[in-house]
Parts: sequence; C-alpha cells; structure tokens
Amino acid sequence: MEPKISEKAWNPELEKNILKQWEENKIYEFTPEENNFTIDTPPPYPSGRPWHIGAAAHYSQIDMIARTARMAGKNVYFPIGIDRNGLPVELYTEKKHKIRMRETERGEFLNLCRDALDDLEAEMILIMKNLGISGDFANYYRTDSEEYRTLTQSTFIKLWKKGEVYLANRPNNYDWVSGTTIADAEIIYDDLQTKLVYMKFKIKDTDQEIIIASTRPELLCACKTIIVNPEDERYSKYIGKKIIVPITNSEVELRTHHSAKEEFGSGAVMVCSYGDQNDVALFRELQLEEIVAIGLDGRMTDVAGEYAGLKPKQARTKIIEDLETAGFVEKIEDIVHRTPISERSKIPIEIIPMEEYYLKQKEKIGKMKEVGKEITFHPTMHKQILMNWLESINIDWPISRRRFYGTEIPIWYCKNCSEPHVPEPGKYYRPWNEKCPITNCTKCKSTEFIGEERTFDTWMDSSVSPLFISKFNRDDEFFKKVYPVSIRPQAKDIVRTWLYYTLLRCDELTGEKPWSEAWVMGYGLDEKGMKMSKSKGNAIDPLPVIEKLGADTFRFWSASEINHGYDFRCNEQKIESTKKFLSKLWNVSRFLSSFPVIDSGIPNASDKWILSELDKLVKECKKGYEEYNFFIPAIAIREFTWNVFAAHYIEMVKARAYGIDFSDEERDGAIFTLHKTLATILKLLAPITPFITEHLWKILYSNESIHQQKQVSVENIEEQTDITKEISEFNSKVWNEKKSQNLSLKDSIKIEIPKILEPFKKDLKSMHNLLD
RNA sequence: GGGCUCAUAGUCUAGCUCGGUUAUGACGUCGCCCUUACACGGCGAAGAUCCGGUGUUCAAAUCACCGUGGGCCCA
Repeated sequence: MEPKISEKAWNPELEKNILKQWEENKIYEFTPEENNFTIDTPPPYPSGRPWHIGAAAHYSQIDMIARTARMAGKNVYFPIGIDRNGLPVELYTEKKHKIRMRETERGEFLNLCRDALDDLEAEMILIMKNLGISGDFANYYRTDSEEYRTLTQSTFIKLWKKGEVYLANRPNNYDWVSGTTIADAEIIYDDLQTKLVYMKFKIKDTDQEIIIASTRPELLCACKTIIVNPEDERYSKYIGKKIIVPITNSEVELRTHHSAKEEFGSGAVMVCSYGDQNDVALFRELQLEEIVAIGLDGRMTDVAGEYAGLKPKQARTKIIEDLETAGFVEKIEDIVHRTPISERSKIPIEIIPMEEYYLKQKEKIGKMKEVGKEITFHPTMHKQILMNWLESINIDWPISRRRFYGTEIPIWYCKNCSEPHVPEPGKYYRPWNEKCPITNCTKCKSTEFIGEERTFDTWMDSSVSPLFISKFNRDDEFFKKVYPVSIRPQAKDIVRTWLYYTLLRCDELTGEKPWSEAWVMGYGLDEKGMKMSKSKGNAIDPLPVIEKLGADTFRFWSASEINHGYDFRCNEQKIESTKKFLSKLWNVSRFLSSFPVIDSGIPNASDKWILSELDKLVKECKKGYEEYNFFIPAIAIREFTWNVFAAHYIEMVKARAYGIDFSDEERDGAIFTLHKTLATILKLLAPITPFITEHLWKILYSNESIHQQKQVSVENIEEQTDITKEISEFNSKVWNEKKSQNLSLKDSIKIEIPKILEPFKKDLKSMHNLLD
C-alpha cells in the first residue's frame, strides 16, 4: 500500500494552514459552565524590539497548560491581554520622537505612546499567534482600555473609602531644573570633578575628634547619624558615643553599618537626608527622622540656617569656607565622583521627600502568609520567594507616580481648602483633563477644583487581572462562575510584585484568593548563562527563529530544554537540532501511513512488550502533565519514540507488518499495535507540539481535531523493563557483529538468541535475517 | 552592599530526600555505513578530578560547614 504521506520531512510551512483551520473552526472557544479552568495569563508588556526569546518560550509553555487542561476534559478559559501602562513606553516614545514628556502637551504625548504601543503590540500578537497559542485573541484586552482603567480606578475608590489609602512623604529622585520627579530608569551616571572634604567632628564630653569625609558638606544640617564598618577597629571605641556636628552643633550617634567602607575617605560616613540612595536605605532601616534640607525649588530650606535660599552648589562653597575658618577642615581632596544625573536636564539629581499615596499592606502580611500557604506552587520551591518577601516587607506600598502614561488617580482637590474628592466608582476618570464630577466642595462649598495629575504604579493595574478577566463588577453571573480562577502562570522575577500584589488586592476586594495554583517559570539567559540585553548585543529575536524553524520546533525545544522553574539558556543551534525529532516522528508516521488503520488485532509477545512500554510512558507523561511540567513528558516521549519504538520495535515487526512469511493474524497484530502506539504518542505530544500532531492525526486517524480529544489514560499493564534492556542489548550485539564482519545489515548471520528473548524469536529472526 | 536561589562532559539532564555498581540519557563533536519510514537517518567512539576546600564515615556527586561563580529581586 502506498503511504498516505509522501514528503520526507515535516515542513513548518504547513503550520500556517493548520492555524487557519483552528481559527475558522473556533475550536478553542469558551462559554462559562460550572467546571471552568481559567488561566490568569500574564499580559506581556510591549517595551521595544525585539521581544525576548525567553518570553516566547514562556508563552509557549503557558499554552501547553491550556492544551493539557483541555485534553483533561476541562472547560478552558484562556484570555489574552496586553499590558500597556507604565514608564517603558514613555521612554521609548521620547527616544523615538526625540521629545520630552513634560515639554509635550499631555494629550498629544499620550497619543504618541498609544501609537508606539500599537506597533509593538502587533508584533507580539503575531508571534503569539504563530506560536500556536490557543488563547482568546478575538477578545484580547488592554490594560490601558477604558474598561480596564475603570476597574483599576473603581477598586482604588473602594479602598480609599475603606481608609486603606493614605498620604505620606517619600524620598523621590528630583530634577529641580525641569521641576519633576524622575524614575530610576531616567537617571544616568557621570563622573564629575568634586571636592571630598575631610571634616573634624568632636566627640561629646571628650577632647577627641574623628574625621569624616563627604562630598556634600552642605547637608550637615540634615545629618542624623555617623556610621562606621563593624570590622573597622579604628572606631570600635567610639561606637554608641555622641558626636557633635560642626556648624550646626547638633548631636548624633555613631553606629556600625556594613555599608560603610573602611577604605573610602576616613572610613566614617555621615548619613544625611538625602545625599544618595544609600542614605535613603539607611534612614528607612535605622528609622531616622528625615530633615528636608533642599526644597522643590532646588534651594536650601530654612533648616540650613544661614545657607537657606542658596543652591546646594553655592551652599557647599560657602560652608567649606566657613568650616575652614572655624578650623573644622583637616584636608580637601579633588576627586572624580560617579554622580547620578537627570537624563533630561543633565544636572545632578537631588533626593527630596515628597508626598505620595500609599496603600496599606504591612498589617496584611499575616493574612497574606495564610493565603500563600493555601496556594499550590509549581514548582514547590518557588513559594519560598513569596514567603521570603512577606518576611521582608517593611513599608506600605507607594502607589502614585508622577508620570503620564498610566491609569489616572481619580481625585480632585478643592481649590479653596485642598479637600480631596474621590468620585463614584464605575466610570473612567481623567482628572487632569476633566471637570470634577461634583459641583460643590463637601467641606467648604467652593466650586473650583484641581484635578490630580499623577497616575498609579502599574502594578495597581496588573494586580487586578484575575478580576478583570472574570468580569468583576461587569457581569455578576460570569464572575460567579469564573472567580476564583484556576491558575496563575508567570515568571519568577515578578513573584514579589505581580504575584504578591495580586494576592493582596484580590483578597482586599473579594475576601477570596485569586487562584488556587501558581505556576512559576525561570528566566531565559544567553548561551553562556548571562542575562540577555540589547546593550550587550546577546539578545535573540524570536520572530526569525520561529519563522525559519516553525512553532513546533521552538515549542518542543522549550519543553525539552527547560527544566520547569529553573533558568534556561537559549541557543539557536540547539533549537534547530530539536527539529530532528519532529522529522523522526514524521517519518515514523509516514511509514505507518502505508498500513491500514484496523480496530483490533491479537498482539504477540513483541506487541505486548511495546504496549507495556507505551503504558509506562503514558504513566510518566501523566505525572508531568499533572504538575504542568512539560520537561518530563517531552523527554520521555522523545526517548520512547526514538530509542524504543522506532529503533527496536518497528525494526522487529517490519517484516510482519508487510506480511512477509507471517500469517494474516500475526500481521494484523503488528499493524494494530503500530497504530495504537503512534496514536497514543500523538495525543501525548499534542499539548507540546500542536501543529505536527494535528496534521498527522488528521491524515491518519480522524477528521476531528486532536485538540478536542481526551488524553489517553493509564491501563496499568505490568512493566517489562528487563525485556527492553535485553532486546536493545541483543540488537546492539547483532549490529556490532555484522559491522565487525563487514556484513551489510540485510546479510544473514548466525547468532544465538538468549533464552529470555525466546518469545520474540520469530520477529528477531526476520529483523536480523538470523540463521538457525 | 543585602536577601533568595542554583551549580553533574561544550550544552541540557538522571541520580542527591534515605551515603555503597563502571555516574543515566539526549544534543553537539569525531569515525564508519545509503540497510525499500527517515542521511533532518543508522551503528560506534571519545568526552565529567560530579564548582573549590574542609569535616563526618569503612565508604561522599549524595550528609555538614566554609568559600567561589551565575541568576533573580531589593538597595
């Protein structure tokens, strides 16, 4: 019989057509029932080109979760979203159009951001579709849509009314030239010439003094403590002593802290609010009371005494003179100092405390630990990231950002008495651009309001994704059926943010945990194990790889190379070599396609043996799929298909399947077993490589999609592992013997068959052309 | 700088919980081979002081301690 498959290798071009069929037949459509399996898909962020190849691997695996669940008979809801709020697109837009956010009209800037996002998003959607992601693309959502932002704002309003939000001071990076706070990502560093002043500080009630070197003597008025390294023996006798700060004459304590470096300056460091980021950390850690020495106008405040009103640089010059006059200076060194600079105005930034909104979280940590305990993590070890984070949270969550492209904080302030007014939930508000929805201030009856200009931290948006996809506040019936959702897949680097904030917010809003399972994946690194980045030039663009090799090759690589939960290396050559397995599968199928599919047959010893091995494979795959660990089935299927089924079994039964020197009954036993085995392999592999399995399945077995089949179940056949070993050893022995005698594989040879293989004698004889 | 986490041939990986064979298997490399499913194939070979050190033990890849390196997050 002619094989139904004629091509000699799997052609990835076929994927396009299969994709079209899936789309036309809508085989992944979802309507809510009682027993739903909902995936809280991470909405990827379009931050630039190319998309990270690790992310493509990540989404491939999330799709495997969906397909596994579908074949397990679950009603799968697999939403697709795009995260579009936040800083990266603002920076991307500024660079692309060579403009500055704050010098551009806000509405116009937002439009430019939106266009940039649309472009980047289109490419990501294309990649996701081409990867065979079986999600709901027709209804994909955006976190910057009116609907989504309405949800973010409504949930904020709810929390505001419950008293969960408060205002507090927080140190910000401040660019006083452009008059704005700036994000860490907008800070560049430059080596600037500056003076390192060695100052004499008196130790209280003694005549001794210690030397402290600083580049910021003008901040003496904001000095709250002196630190030295705990190992530094020079100062051990002064620990806990009071030190008199020159000029201001205030008293501070000398303490130890590991961040003080013995070799820098004198080894003793003055800690001021705020000279640098380390000061910020120390003020928080040591719970020091901050002093605001520099104002929003970039000038010294009243606490600076006679230096008030001067710019820090002027104040520095003056205070150095005064210190010298008063004899407080030991020496002055000219040094080059790595200074944080605003990317936009190129001046050194100042760190200034400013009022920001905070969402309470400290008092919820205990509750979050309880919720965390109830959630099953895949793999288990990554629960530790959450638990460790919960242990180390020591401040509430600052949720406001002085940025443009984000969900607006829905507050209007009374122009007269500054009373904040929060509108009713259920609508999307843009306070910077809209009139206050109320007409009179509830406190002073004034009619004029100022809209809040700030936006939310993006995690305020993303942390309600389970609520958005389950139509919280929008469709109660749908919500009831879908929430809590089933599983949250995500990467391990955002456990502390996305995963944690989702737990916090969903618990606050619904009193229920958002999902029962969390699936945490590792991080994609380059082939040397280094982080990929555009600047290092080691980033791999996934799109050409997928276009060249096909989605299934990429997906099988992802499954077989990435041990679940661990970081993984991306290597193009290795991805390419994965394609060989698909070719093997293709050719096994091509061979089988020359035999009719028959419903039953009487298996002989060889058939029973391979069926027992097959059952063992099913068992192992089931174990992997239950944990959504695709590494296990991928490796097991490849091993079985290539090294057991194709290498030994097919060779053993080839002649029997052709019916040469065998009875019809013996022949049918082989054909039946061959097809049963292949059909099982295809189903087991379907979640991992959906295209090739679909193609082969339809040619060989059914008009109905393989993705609408139920996964095969374990039959609990007794294992014959020892037989497998004997067979492969015997076959090796024959092949080696023929090789050493310079015989062709089809030549006859006389070799004794071991006793244990007696039941397989006829098949082995025909396979090797053995003489009696 | 701090916390967490990982470490087995060039690469991925089994074994480690509960110490005891010659340390699994695959990719890649090299050699030979067209054998009617497949040269994107078959057969075979080489390749690992199990990151380093110290300890416990008759015995350590496996247990303990101290380092080193990578990654992630925070600063």
